[in-house]
Amino acid sequence: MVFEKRKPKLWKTEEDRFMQDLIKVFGEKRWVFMSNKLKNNLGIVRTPKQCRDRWVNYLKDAKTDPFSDKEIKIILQGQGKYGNKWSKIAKSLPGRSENQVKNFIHGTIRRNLRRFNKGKAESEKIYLTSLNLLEIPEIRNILTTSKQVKRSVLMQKCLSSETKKIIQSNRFIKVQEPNSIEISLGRTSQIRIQEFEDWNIQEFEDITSNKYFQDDYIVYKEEDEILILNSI
DNA sequence: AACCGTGTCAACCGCCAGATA
DNA sequence: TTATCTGGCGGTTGACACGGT
Repeated sequence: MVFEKRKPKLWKTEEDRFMQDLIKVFGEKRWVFMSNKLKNNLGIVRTPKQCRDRWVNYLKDAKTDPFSDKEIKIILQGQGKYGNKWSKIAKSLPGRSENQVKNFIHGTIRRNLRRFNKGKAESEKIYLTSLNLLEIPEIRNILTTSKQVKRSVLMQKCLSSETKKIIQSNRFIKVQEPNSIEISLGRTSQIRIQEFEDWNIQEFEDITSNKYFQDDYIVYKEEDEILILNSI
């Protein structure tokens, strides 16, 4: 598999100011127009999509201080109520963008996953196959733990056998035939799985070990089924 | 001081639905 | 009716700062 590295191109103050001025006059819907103006007036190439992203994710809502306890509560309640509807949750937080809300949740989950998994045996670890896992109260409790809680607290926690059963049953991705993979997990996995199209599934059938690492994934082979997990 | 792991954030990307030609 | 365009949205990634060892 060959993935091209993408290189983020940071926005300059000059670009931001130019776009803010344009939006004041023409409103925040004409992204093709904005893109053309940037190119013609400043000689900078930004796609309409990039212009919109910059405005929506950064310029529109300018609050950059850390989330307050109250805001964190609103985000977590919102996630529980609406799921991963970040734009909807962000609407309840004046001055905050959907990107900020999304980054906060992903950062929190990532941090807690690492802390919880640290030093645990494979069978005890949580692998985030989908944010749907947050629907399991015990997992939700662990993965939304506040930053202030010491890492040792999470490291000492263990999952109940009931929860372990639930998440293990969710891990399976069944291989029907060489080029057809059926997934019953969340949207994330369905997208990511397309990256496996180039993989030679037969290759996994031949492996002697039942565990195999590739890029950010861990692949297990269990009888006639293959398990693919994100190894975040 | 150097290295490494972790956390944060801006930017990029792909999919989808609605609008428009 | 169909194809293409555009904007909205959510997931992912890369760069960088920071703290611990």
